[in-house]
Amino acid sequence: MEQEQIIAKNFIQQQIIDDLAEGKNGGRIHTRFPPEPNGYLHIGHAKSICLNFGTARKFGGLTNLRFDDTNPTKEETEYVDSIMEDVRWLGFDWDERLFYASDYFDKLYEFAVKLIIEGKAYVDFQPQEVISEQKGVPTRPGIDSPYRNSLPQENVELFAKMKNGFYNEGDCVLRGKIDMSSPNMHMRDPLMYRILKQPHHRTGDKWCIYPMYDYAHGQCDYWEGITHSICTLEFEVHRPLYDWFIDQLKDSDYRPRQIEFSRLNITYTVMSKRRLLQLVKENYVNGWDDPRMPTICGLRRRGYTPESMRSFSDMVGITKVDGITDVAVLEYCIREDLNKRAQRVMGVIDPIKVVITNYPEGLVEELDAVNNPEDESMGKRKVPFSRELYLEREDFMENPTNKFYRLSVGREVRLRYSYFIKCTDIIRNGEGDIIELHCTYDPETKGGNAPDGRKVKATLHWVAVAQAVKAEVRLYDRLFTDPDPAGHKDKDLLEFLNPDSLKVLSECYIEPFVKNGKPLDSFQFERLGYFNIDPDSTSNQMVFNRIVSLKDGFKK
RNA sequence: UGACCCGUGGUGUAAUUGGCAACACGUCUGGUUUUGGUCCAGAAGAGUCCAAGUUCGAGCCUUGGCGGGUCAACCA
Repeated sequence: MEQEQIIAKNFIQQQIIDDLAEGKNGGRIHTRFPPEPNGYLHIGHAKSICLNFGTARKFGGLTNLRFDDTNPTKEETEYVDSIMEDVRWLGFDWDERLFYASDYFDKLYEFAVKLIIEGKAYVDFQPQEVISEQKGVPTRPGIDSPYRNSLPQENVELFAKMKNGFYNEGDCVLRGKIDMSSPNMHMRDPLMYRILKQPHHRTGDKWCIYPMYDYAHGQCDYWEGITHSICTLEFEVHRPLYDWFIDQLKDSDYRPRQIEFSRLNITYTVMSKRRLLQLVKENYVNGWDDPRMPTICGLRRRGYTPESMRSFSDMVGITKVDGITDVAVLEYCIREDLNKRAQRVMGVIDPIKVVITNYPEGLVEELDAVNNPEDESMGKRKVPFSRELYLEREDFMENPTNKFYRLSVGREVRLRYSYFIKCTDIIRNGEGDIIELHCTYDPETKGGNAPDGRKVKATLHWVAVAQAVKAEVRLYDRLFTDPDPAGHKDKDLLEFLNPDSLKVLSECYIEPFVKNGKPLDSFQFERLGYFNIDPDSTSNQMVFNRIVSLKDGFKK
């Protein structure tokens, strides 16, 4: 297939097509996904994963997984493991191309020495506040450090002493010698190395100086042969510095190129590691994998599938526009996926007991039910029916409004896959609350159709009392009540926390079929929504999460 | 009040070299239906931030505004 015939889906792909047309980098396409292992991945990372792996795949290129582990104070192996799990779960593979920025510590050191010798870097012994002060502000140029013009030979020795642990944290740093009057703050003699006497999760105590992001990232890209280094918009102003280091390093026509796109935002949630960490640490949620979290592990536990996350990623697209995507798009993606694949089952989450007074006591019929009307190959199952049932409390209304066409006294409805029933009596307790309904059934309507052709307006789900599995069901709502909780400069996002984001229903009854399920298996509870089995589930206490409700066309 | 980036229906994105602003989500109708789901048919909703300019013709090009974002961590 000719490259020219590939249609760009976004500006990055267009850029790649142009680069290919110009014959850049020998026609290679190589991307990388470079997380810092300092937390769990969220759906914004999923977008980046899909972008990097998906784009490379489209153009016959490769993608590396690289852990950007240049700050030992924040990074842990636990995070490395979870990130690899999440990338694989999403359906992508880096094959043998697993790298760490720490793999390059030696080369980065050598390159720094070279820059020092060339008079392009120097050791600065001023305190942090002074360096910061000298950098100035964006609207005014900075001033030179007194160490700026010290001799390269001295600096080589000083840098070696830094490396050998002669100095303490904060005593000195290595800075690039670029342009103290640049309008771009990142070019005002940026820090390349700082002293951190901290063990590193991979290099242990071999190093006590660590490269800064800006000094490490482009070089790692270069050494890995990355052609397109895709990152988010906030790195845009870093690009001149990225290019500056590459200019000092490159020795051929090959050069990696940084391209920025806008990060993902979704309504009614937050998408920054810092804020997510706060929610976890301060116990507003139950951990990183709380089903309300936009983390990949949270969404996975919630019941989102890799397919749904990938199609979501496709739908939101790639641009440089700062926006906020309606969470309804995400919900659409999981409904669309599960509608095709989810096993149907009946479950009553807010039960009211119903007695079919003219149905024989002790009789249990096994009725046929379709497993998935969207997929005949999924076959059928048997559902037990008997005299005592649970129905959804919401499906009965004592004084029905004219838009309500479910059950009420004197009205006939169909019980899915079984019989037509008619409500005859309401049973109340001492306080007058409705505790039970009495109905009669029409034996002629077995299977759900009346021989005389009469119709009913509603079909309700139900379960048989004796055979039902009692379960806990957790209902989730959006974490915040504001569409853009982090978007108010004057208000803290905690003010918008939704107090009802989790509702636990402990007395729910599900048809026995679900007993065969394993954690994370998902079902459609007919008429209610999609649910999956939570890992908290045990053999005597099943626990379900509501992934998402069904679209509800009922207008009250 | 420095530099850089971004402004297209409610939301997210499209629109070969300038050529009738398209798609998806959402919303609303109607049809089908043993899930008020799915599916099918249809509708409303922007004239592309504003203003000038170039042009037969501008969402695309030019200039100037306006609005939003990013940058002044020994974080990434």
